[in-house]
Amino acid sequence: MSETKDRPYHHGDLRRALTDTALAMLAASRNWSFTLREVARRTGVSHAAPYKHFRDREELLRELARIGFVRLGRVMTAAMASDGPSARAKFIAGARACIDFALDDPGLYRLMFSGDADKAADPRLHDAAMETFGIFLHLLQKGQRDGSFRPVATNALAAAGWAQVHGLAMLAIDGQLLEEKVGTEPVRAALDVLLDGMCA
Amino acid sequence: MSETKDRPYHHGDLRRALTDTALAMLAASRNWSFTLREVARRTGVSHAAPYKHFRDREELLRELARIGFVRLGRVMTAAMASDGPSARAKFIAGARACIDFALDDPGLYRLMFSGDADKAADPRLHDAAMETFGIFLHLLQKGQRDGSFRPVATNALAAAGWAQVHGLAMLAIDGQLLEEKVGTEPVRAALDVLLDGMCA
DNA sequence: AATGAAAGTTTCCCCTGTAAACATGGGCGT
DNA sequence: ACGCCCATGTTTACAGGGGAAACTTTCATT
Repeated sequence: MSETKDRPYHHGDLRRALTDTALAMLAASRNWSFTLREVARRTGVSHAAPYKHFRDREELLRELARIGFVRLGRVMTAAMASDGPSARAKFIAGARACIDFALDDPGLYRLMFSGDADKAADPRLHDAAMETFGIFLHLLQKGQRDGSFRPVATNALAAAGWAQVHGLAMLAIDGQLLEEKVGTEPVRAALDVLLDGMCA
Repeated sequence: MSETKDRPYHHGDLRRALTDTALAMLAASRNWSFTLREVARRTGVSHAAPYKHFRDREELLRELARIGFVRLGRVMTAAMASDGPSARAKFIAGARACIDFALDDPGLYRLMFSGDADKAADPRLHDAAMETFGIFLHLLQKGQRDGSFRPVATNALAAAGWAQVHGLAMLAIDGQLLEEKVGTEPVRAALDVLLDGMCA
């Protein structure tokens, strides 16, 4: 963002600077059509410089998505840790954090789940996504052990929970939860419905 | 797809031909990067011809998404109608139909919920999406009236149900429901969890 | 038959992704 | 200290896409 003008020929950490710029641009404009050249321009380097750090445009996109998953994992973990001890409360806190994350940076969230960020093409991205997913899984496992959640297959709980949260986030981004008369707290209401099925 | 070679100067229904071609290409290749020019080529017209029928590339994309919602509505309605009388069974049938639709044509499904298909930019698209959503809403309303579903706010049920189905569809497309050890029937299992919370 | 709008085509411009060739300069072996 | 290598930049070049503008062909209408 803020570079000294007398930047030396070698940037120092251009890779990081590029991802920072890209993330900032992604966050700044809803529905941004990503162009590598614009990222390079705003970072203050030539349009070919990024190719020294990313094989192609998609590799940068995948890196952005990976960072997104790491960030999401952090905010979810933080939210779940700081909330009360009840597993149900933790789940709601984590879900809220995820949905808030999506609403706060729709471009990044969309990217994370778009075809452009192909998880099969980059193990690091795949792992980051799985690790974030794992946060939910661990909560559900612990909740099952202490009897908070029903003892059905943990994977069923995880799939249901993750799908619910992700689905709500996508619908929220699309504005489909607000404009139409969907109660005052559609997210909370929907989560309660699911939790009634999950809780013992 | 199959045109007579001596196609007259005026195509007759180029608009339809373009959408057909585009839909076919979308279905044919997972993760296709959409280009108007390629659609025009495969349709056998000049690359500028589409502009006589669509203001720009995005208008065509929105039309494709609209058609997608109409189709989705049809398969869901069909699935729900042909299944048993139980509201719960109907819900599962509809959800399955939606997820199968997504798996059958991931490109189209992704497009329908991507930022490229901006529902705020086209009332017809918006209405089509809302109408498909309404299918679920109606089922839930009826199910509440006959006591199948709990008498919580209908909108809460609808948001929960729609989010769940959509989330599962997205995860399924991403392959996140199959590769990791998520039971044999993750979809059914997840829906059952939700339905346990929805049903009376 | 004349004509004007609708629906195609050609041509043009600018932008993007990406490859190749060239430039710079910091760190290493000697 | 010197020189050289290589990572990391830059410039240049090219193909392909989106979209505007101007031209052309039909068809329907009078």
